Amino acid sequence: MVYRRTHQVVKRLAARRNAILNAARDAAADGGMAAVQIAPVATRANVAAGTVYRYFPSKADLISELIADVSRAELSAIRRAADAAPGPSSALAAAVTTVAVHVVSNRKLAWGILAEPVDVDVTESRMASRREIAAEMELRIDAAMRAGHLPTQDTALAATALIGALHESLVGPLAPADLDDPVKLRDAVQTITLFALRAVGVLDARARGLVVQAVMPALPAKREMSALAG
Amino acid sequence: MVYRRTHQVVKRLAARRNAILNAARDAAADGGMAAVQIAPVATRANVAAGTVYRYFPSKADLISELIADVSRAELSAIRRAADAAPGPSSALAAAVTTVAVHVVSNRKLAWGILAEPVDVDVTESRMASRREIAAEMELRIDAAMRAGHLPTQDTALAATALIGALHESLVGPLAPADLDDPVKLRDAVQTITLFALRAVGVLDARARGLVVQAVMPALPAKREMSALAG
DNA sequence: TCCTGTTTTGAATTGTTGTTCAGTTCTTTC
DNA sequence: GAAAGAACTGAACAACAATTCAAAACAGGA
Repeated sequence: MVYRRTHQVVKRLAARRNAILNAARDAAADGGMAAVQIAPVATRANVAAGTVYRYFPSKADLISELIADVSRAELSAIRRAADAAPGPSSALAAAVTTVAVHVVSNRKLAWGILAEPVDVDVTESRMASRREIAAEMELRIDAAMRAGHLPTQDTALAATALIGALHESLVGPLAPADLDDPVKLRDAVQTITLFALRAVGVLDARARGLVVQAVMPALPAKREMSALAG
Repeated sequence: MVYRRTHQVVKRLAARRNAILNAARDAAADGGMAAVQIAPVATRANVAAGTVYRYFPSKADLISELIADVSRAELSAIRRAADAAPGPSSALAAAVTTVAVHVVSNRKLAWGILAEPVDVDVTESRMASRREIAAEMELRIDAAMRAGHLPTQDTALAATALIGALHESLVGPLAPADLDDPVKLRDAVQTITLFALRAVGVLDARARGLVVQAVMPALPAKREMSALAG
């Protein structure tokens, strides 16, 4: 064997794989999942179509990894926000707000990851993604419930319903169209967080306070909003 | 012109059109939207593939009409249930319960109509469908709000979020798998109705009462459940 | 430099379904 | 029963994008 993968090559391969995934993500953020086609993604990543297949067995695998990637980031953001909160109710509020801010900040990508029709089967990976996020939410609901801040309830169903409410109202086809305006975005995030907290049984008065605490740190200052939206 | 459409023929044409639509609906209820392909649908309707195109310009139109049809039925069921309720809060509870019962009773079809990926563009008709149902929900929320039973809120966002919560928790990929069991189904409907009412700001104690009132008449007796599920 | 094995290329292939259309069958009227 | 028009048939077509693969370019070691 006169050829061995040197460290340099390994790094280049990893970088290329990453470039392809990023190209896929950019394509999805730009034009939705419909725009994630092998040829265009390859072009974006500066490789030929065939090369994509040396890194991903099929388009389904590519998109599945894309979904997993985005979900991973989402999940860690939720955990970070919730863990930083002073108590279980605050943590729940922070988790909800985090999801809300994330999805409104990149609606096209979120819609693509969550629900947009794709020509290959990505049910598995979408389910896994949803399941992870739902599990985290459930954990937070459960914690608040055990702390006596919420009435006894089916936490699994509640978590799923919460996520559905967030997605449908913020990235679904009926979502308000004016969420690019930071003020409207802030209002929407507040409204939906309040809605979510009430839904699991936080009393309205208390919920309003939690919303203020959760939304303030979650939303960056105005000047940063546009960067975040891009 | 030695040929004119006689009444009999008009009726036969209408019947055939209907047969095709029904075949499409059956296919969707059986195997989801993926199963709604021209050739299989034609077979189910006892016509040739080409014939479908004498009734529907394209597959997109066929599916759009299917969606519109199902939504129409859904909407009128919601109105009927809500109008029969004694007051605005009860009406809202009835509306929520109606949606819940309908979607769990035929999950595959509901999923197909609402969110399952389709290879043709049916965004418009799905949006229209969602919009109509959301508008009706909004109306009911608004009525309860004006009656002083709910806190002031963004009714449009609340309506959308409610629908999202219902769909995701009952027909989404994370929906509980055991909803064929009538008892579990009843529990799920109760839970989600309670969740929804709390979300818009009905106090927990009052909400529980409304749930009982709404769920009792909405769910048929046990012996009828299986028929309803088919 | 040359040999060996790896990676890349991109044009050709493949597979899948919606859609078309020339020929056939059916309906109505005289 | 024959003519005229409408409706139906189903095999052929078209379009589109994922996937393949033979040839070319490249990287490592002697």
